[in-house]
Amino acid sequence: MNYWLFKTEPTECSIDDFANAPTKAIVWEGVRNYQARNFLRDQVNQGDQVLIYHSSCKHIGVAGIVEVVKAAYADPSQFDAASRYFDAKATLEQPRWIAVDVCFVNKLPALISLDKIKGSTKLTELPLVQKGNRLSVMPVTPSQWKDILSL
DNA sequence: GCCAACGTTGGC
DNA sequence: GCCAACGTTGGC
Repeated sequence: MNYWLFKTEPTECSIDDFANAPTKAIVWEGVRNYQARNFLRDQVNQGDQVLIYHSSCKHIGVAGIVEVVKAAYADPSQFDAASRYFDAKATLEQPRWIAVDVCFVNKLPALISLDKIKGSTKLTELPLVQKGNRLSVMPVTPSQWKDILSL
């Protein structure tokens, strides 16, 4: 089993959206970065655990945990002309983008802020805190997972 | 809203 | 395949 961190803008999809529908599989779509897509396609498996990270908002940080309930499949939004994620160059035969389904596990009692994560000497290797990193799907090692949650 | 850093596009 | 121009990300 692998660990991941997914970024999201809470106005778009927040941990509360999961908490309000705890048994519902939610489509994680709209990833439009090749490196992030490759993780989704090649390494994100059913059963993997995912930290939900709130970005571009007032309270930035890790807000909760979800679990992958369905592994890689073609992101439906790339075919939807009405979607902001529509991609005219994607075809059913040759989809470009990948989605997974995730389901609520828990909401953390308190947000683990980016400041705290940055302040941890154990987490300097985490892509999130590395300079210029813009990955919206990134791997988390088992020890990083433990260290983040212990904050 | 600013802006640094990065990714993507497209002409050559 | 280079690289300038442009677009996006995301913290501040």
